[in-house]
Amino acid sequence: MSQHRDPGASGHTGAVPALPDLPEATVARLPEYLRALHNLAETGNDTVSSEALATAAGVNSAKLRKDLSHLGSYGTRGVGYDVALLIDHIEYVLGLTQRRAVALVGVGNLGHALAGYAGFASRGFRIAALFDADESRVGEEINGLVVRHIDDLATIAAQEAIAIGVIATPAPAAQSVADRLVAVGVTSILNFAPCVLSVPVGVDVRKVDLAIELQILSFHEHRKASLTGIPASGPAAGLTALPGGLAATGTQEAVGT
Amino acid sequence: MSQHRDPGASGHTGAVPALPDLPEATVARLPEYLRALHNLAETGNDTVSSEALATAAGVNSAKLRKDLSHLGSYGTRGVGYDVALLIDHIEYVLGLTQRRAVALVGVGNLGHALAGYAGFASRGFRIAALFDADESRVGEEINGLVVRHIDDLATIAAQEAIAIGVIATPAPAAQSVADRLVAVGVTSILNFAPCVLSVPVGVDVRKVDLAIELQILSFHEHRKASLTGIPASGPAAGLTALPGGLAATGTQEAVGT
DNA sequence: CCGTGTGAAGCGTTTCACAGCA
DNA sequence: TGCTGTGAAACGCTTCACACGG
Repeated sequence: MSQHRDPGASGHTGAVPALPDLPEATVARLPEYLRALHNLAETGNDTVSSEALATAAGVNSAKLRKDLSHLGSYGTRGVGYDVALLIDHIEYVLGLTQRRAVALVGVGNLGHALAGYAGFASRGFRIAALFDADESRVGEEINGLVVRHIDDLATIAAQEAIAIGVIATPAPAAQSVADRLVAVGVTSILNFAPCVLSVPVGVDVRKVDLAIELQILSFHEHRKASLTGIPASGPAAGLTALPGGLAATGTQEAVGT
Repeated sequence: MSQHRDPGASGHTGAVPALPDLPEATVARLPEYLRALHNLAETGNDTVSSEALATAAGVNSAKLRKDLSHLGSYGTRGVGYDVALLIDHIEYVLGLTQRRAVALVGVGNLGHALAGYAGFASRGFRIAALFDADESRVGEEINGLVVRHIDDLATIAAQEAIAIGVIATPAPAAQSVADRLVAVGVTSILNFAPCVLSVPVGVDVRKVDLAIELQILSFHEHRKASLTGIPASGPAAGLTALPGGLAATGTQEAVGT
């Protein structure tokens, strides 16, 4: 029996849904499960075992079951999970039943690409406004949206009910942009600028730094190289000839905290 | 080359620059320390305390000291760390003393932006080749590099000594691209496609999924909303106005594993 | 009988508190 | 005296192993 929450999203007040406060590690994996579930649904599966879903999401099945159990999950022993039901439930928990409005600040090289990224729209978000501080960029139309000047942020934010701000400016401008976003009520920020942001408590910041990702890979390259320098007893040293067929999934680290 | 005692690491063969095998969490933070140190160096500091560096990198000082101690670090009690020395040391550990060649596959929306991203070049990497499967894109010049067909991967990889592959293709193409990269000897992959890659052991994959980052933020938005009781609120509701000037750093989660 | 759900053990990371050294 | 370096405690996450229910 598992009537726990109603994914109705009718958003009535009263007894506010006790959103379980999930372990951060679990939260970071739910979106991956969701993506895998959508794939399964598209290929006509209506139930899935923890084993199969775990494989599709790149984790082991014990971890997946523990994660889902935190949501008071809907599985059937001996059978598996109902795909459609689980999708609804995870989307509810992640707050994806409402399509949140995203403001993107900085339409330079990277920002331009983000503005055109279809994955945002297809996975629960709506890019509602684009901003830049550079007058020469203001007015430009990208993907059906006109770039506004950052000074118009307050006005637009109120109109569009911006829930999330994305910062894609150069590092020196990022803190100031963050301050402005916070000032207009934004409490979630995704930061692509290579710098640390200072924000009030209650505001969540996630950072994506592309160069850092490469540097982490570089470390492992460096280490692998220094190990193959020691011949003798290395297990599968140099990883030369691997089994031709489907190889096991190696080190696959995913972003998240 | 820096002479350093490696703590903990069992020195198999004595003379090899035995890289201490650092905790993954530490590895993921080193690049952030490095960035902060470069900023400090530029502003004329030649030493820095763990407290100051920690603040600049967005962590607490105990964590920073523990991280640096894993490298058998060079600090002076009562004084702090020598900025230039620490930069050299971290760059060495991360394997940034050689400028690694990166191959970027997929020059669509996102790939195009990555190809033009200055941060790669300025932080230790060289984009050495661009690839795409779409004939109509082959030949295009981006940032001084000509887009090659993916079938030329083997040839170019040998010429350029590609160390890292970046996948910026649509999801359905990603696994096949990963297989090709592995086939030509690439053992580090940064994957921007929203899918799980299967690779042989010994190959490192890091994944960056922009929609997932937003979905994680969405969860926290959802939860904050459910906690503040109800609805609403426009700007800055429930946000404690913080002490005038600099606000405390709130939840700042950084990408990494 | 099979696969979920879960207590409990195991492990890695963070935090604390202070010894040790310039 | 001030700040680094580090054992040890605390914490959270992962993995194991199996009871339980369809």
